[in-house]
Amino acid sequence: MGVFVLSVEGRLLDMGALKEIPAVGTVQGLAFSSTEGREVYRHSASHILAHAVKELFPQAKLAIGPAIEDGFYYDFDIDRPFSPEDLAAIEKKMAEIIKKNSPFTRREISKKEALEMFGKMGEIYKMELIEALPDETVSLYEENGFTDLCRGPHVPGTGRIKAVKLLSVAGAYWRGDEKRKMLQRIYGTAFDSKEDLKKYLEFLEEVKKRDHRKLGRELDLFSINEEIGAGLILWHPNGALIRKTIEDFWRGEHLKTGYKLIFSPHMAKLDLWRRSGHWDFYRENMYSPMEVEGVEYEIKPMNCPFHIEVYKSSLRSYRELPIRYAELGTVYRFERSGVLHGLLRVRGFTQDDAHIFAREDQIEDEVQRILDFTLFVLNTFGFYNYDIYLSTRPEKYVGSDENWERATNALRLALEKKGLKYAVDPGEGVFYGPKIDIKVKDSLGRAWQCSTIQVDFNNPERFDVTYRGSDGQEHRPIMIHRALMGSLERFFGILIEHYAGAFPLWLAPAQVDVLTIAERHAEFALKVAEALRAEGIRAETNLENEKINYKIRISAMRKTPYSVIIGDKEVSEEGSALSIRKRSGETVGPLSISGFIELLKDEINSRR
RNA sequence: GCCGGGGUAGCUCAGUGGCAGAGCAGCUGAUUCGUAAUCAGCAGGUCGUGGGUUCAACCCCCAUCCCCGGCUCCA
Repeated sequence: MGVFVLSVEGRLLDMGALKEIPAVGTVQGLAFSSTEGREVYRHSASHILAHAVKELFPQAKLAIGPAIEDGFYYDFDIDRPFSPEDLAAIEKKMAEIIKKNSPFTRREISKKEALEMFGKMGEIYKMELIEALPDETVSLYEENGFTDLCRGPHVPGTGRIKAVKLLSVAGAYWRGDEKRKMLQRIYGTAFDSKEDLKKYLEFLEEVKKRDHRKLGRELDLFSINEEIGAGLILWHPNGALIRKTIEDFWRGEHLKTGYKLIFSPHMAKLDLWRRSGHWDFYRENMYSPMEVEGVEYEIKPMNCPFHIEVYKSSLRSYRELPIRYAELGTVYRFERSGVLHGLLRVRGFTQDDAHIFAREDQIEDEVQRILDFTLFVLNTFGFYNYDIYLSTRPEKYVGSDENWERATNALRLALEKKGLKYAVDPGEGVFYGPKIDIKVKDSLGRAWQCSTIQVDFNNPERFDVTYRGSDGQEHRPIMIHRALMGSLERFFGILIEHYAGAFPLWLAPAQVDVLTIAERHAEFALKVAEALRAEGIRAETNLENEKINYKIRISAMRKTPYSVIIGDKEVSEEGSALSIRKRSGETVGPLSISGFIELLKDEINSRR
C-alpha cells in the first residue's frame, strides 16, 4: 500500500507540502505500516467521524479526536446519548464522505480569526483549545465543507480511508477531568484494507472468548458474589488448586533464592499507618478504621510496615544484609465501584510481596538478582516478552536529591548490565523512591503490568530502621519493595486469558480424565485413576452412562490436558496399552500405565 | 464516583400493562455405545432489592445494590 504522508527530519507533513519543502534533509514517505503513518490515517478517520456526526447531529459540539493505540475516538458534547442505531447511521454517513474522496486542505489563520470563527459556530471546546495554543497562528483542515482545528497532517483525501468501523460509545470527561463536563465519546478503528480490519475484529472476538470472567465461570475457577460484596473473590476448588500450585512454586523458589518467608496480620493500629505515612498519602485507598476497646485499628492496604517491624525485632548487623522478607500478603484497598473488573481490579487481593533491607552499595547487585528472579518466574508462566519502564522522581517526593540520583542510577545500571531494553518514564516514580515496572505481553500481544521493583527511602527513615556497620556506628539501610506477579488475583486473571483457560499440565486443576465406554469398564477405570493419583497425578473419572463422544467433549470443554479411554481392549490388555488423547484432539501412545505416568511427570516437572 | 447500557431458571438468552418461556446444565428412566453433544420424561422462578402509580406491574415511575463498556484512578 502506498504512502500518504511525509516525514521530513522527523516532522510529519501533508503529501501536498512536497513542492514547498526546501531542499534540505531527507524526505520520507510514510504508509500505514509505520506507527506514524497509522496515526495520521486514523486521525483522518476521526475527522471523517466528526464530519458525519455534525451532518447528522448539527447541535453536537466538537471536542477532541485523536488516534489511539488500535484506532481513534472523537468526543462530542450532545444533549442525548448515541445509540447503537446512531452508530450505524454515522458509519453510513462516513462511507458517503469517504466515497466522495474530497481532499483534505490545510489553511493557517491567526488565533484571533480562529476564535472568532469557532465562536460563531458555538464550538466552545475548540475555543478553549485554541486559547491554550502557544503560537499566534493555528492550522485548520477542511474537506468537503467540514472544517476542524487540527495540527495535521492528514491523508490527501477522504477516499484514502479503506476500512473503518465504529466500535462503541462511552462517557469521557472533557480534558479527562472528572470535575468537568462528561462528553460522549465514539470509539472506532480504521485499517488500510478490509482484510486487516476483519482480522482486527476477529482479534476482538478472540479477546472476548478468552475473557477471564467468562472462562472463570465456565471452568468453575472463581466467582464474585453480590451477597459478599463487589471486588471480593471466591476461589472455587479448581481456581484454588491452581493458586495453591502457583503458591507452592513461589514459596519454593523464594527459599532457594535467599528469601525468608513471613506472615503478618490483616490489621494493625491506626498509629502504625500514621507512622508509615499511608494515612497521609494513601488514605483515599484505605477503609475507615474500626474501634477495638477504644483504640482505632485499620485493615491493611500494604504489607511493608509489618515487614519493617520484623526487621526491627532485633539488632541487625551489616553482615546480615541483605535481609529479604517475602510474604503472600493479603491487602484490602478501597477502589471506586466503577473501576472494579473481574480479577483484574478488586478490593481484596494477595500480593506476592517482598521487602529487602540492604546497604546502599548492595542495591545494584540486589536489583540485578531481582530482575533475574522476576524473569525466571514470568518465563515459567509462559511470558517471554516484556516492556520495561524505569520511573524517575515525581514532583512530590521525599528523600534527598542525592539519594534519588544514586538509587535511580543503581536501577539503570542493573537494567543495563542485564542487557534489558527499557524506557524511562519521567516523573512516574512513587513519592518514596524510583522504580522499575515490568509489563508482560500475553499470547495475544497485550501488555499487563505485573512486576514492580521500588526503592524506598521513606520508610527506613520514618520507622528509624538501622543496622550496625563495620565501623560500629548505626546506619540506615535502603529498603527495596518488590512484587513479581503483582497480585495473585490479577495474575490469575491474566493467566486465564493468556492460556485461554487451557492451563499447562502442571497448573491444570484436573490433569487426566479417565473415561469409560460402557459401565462394565468402570472398575478398571477406577484402578487406572487410582494408579495415577498414587503418583500425585490429578486424575478424575467419568463413569456416567453416556457415549464416549459425549465424555470426550465434556473433558475437552473442561480443558483437561489428557483423557484416557477405557474400553474392552484396555481392560483385556490390563493397561499395557492405554488409549490417550490430548485436549487438542491429538492422540498419544498407546502407552502402558507406567509409561504414561513417566510422560506426565516429565511434563509436570518441566512446567511446560 | 461520573456517563451510557443492563439484571428474567445454575448458565446463555427470548418475552408482554392481563396464566412466566427456550436451549444447555440438573434429576429419573431407557440405551451399553471406541475419540467433541443418544432418546424420552420430570423438576426448576418473590422476573436484583425496596417503595410508588394502576382493578391489575416482570413490564410504567422513584430509590437502591450489583454487573457490563468507557472516563478518572490503579496491583
